[in-house]
Amino acid sequence: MAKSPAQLSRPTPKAPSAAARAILDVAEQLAQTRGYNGFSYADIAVKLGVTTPSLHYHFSSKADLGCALIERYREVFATALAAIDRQAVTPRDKLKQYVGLYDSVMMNDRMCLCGMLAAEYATLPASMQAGLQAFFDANERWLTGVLESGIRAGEFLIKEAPNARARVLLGALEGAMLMARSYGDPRRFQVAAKHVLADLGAGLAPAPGRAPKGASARRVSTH
Amino acid sequence: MAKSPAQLSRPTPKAPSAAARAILDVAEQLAQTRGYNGFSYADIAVKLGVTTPSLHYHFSSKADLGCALIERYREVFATALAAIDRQAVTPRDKLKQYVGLYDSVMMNDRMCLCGMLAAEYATLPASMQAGLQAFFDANERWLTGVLESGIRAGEFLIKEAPNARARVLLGALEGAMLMARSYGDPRRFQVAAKHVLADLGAGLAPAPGRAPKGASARRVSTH
DNA sequence: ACCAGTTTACTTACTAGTAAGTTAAAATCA
DNA sequence: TGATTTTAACTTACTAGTAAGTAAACTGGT
Repeated sequence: MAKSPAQLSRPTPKAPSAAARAILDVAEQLAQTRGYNGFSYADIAVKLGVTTPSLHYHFSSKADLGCALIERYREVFATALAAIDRQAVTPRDKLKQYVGLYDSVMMNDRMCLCGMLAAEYATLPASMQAGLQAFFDANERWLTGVLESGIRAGEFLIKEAPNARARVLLGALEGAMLMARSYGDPRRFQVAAKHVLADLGAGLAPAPGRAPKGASARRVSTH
Repeated sequence: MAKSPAQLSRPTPKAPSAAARAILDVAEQLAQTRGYNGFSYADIAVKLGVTTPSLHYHFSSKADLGCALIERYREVFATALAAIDRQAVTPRDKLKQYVGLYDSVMMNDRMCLCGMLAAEYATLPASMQAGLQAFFDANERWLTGVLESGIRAGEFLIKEAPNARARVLLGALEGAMLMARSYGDPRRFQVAAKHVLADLGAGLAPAPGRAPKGASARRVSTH
């Protein structure tokens, strides 16, 4: 009955097995709807029809699971942003598809994982706090780049620094999701997002006059 | 995930005693920094140097306490908005003071109570969910009114309906708080808020040309 | 002697996490 | 090849700690 003083916790293998992926899927859904403090290992176990120690086998601590959650979310997002960079023609199209990313999250009755965790920031393990900032930083950098090229192309008309505008944009989208969820109405997000994007270009309307060639391009459309 | 044993709870007296107010103060601080699921009766009791059953005497359940928290927050906010309506001259001044309200919350290292609770929405008791929406509705109504009179005065230049813009505004401010807190930097909020306000009037700069008489009025200052 | 406000002492339920044993399949070897 | 050893992926059974909430006894003021 003695307890091992330095139990070397399994470092949670880099390549996630199918079981680990299933756990992450359920945990992600719970975290995005209820928050990190709003679910337990028991909740995940029940949904998967397994026991909680089985979860501990794959993710030795909840902090461990939380970090993996953020990590994967960030990777998926990075991949999506790279896809947008490849597909979309104009900066405005890129932003529209970026908003589409969030919109599909909303349509799944979820909140952005990191927006959710941001609210719980003060209660999170340090390792998760760091991951959160990394996610936001990556988004901010990508948005800043899109805004800069949009300004150069004469597509956007903003007064402040692109970097500052990127932060406003990100915050406004996260906030819009937060509010929309409190009313159980994803359309609130869609409307808000439309206006937030419109603020970027008093210069040009969505698809009018001297819009470039492939103007009103394809949508992301995940609903 | 808790359960509800349907115990007939004491209705929690309408007129809050000094003790009840002290409990609300501590609970509010905890809720605004850690969230509703991020604190317990024990946390409050320790901070006040009393025992948890003493808290139950004043607020028979945590849901009860949560409702009282929202209720009081809404009242304080309503009073502050009425004060702004009395003090501020122009709609733009009103909005600046409105932002000042949030700013003082930020400077106290807190998040807006209802923004915080909005993230936890799915885990909240129904009574609290209703209170939350009432808070947001009240803010939306007030903002809509200010925007409408600002438009009439030629101070704001917005394309969408004032009501829709009010929602965008509220969401953007809540989101900006959320993000700023993840970086432990209230200035992020201040900068974002400035830009969000600037979006309302490409028409007029902060205090230039034909600005009315008592332009840059007094602040609210709650810190 | 009453009573608001409090305490002590407790219950029930859930939390993350651990220890040790089980099974099925893959890897290793004679 | 077949026997055996490993190992991944669990399970059952438990720990220590914390959650909200309750009952009943106590305390000080009027």
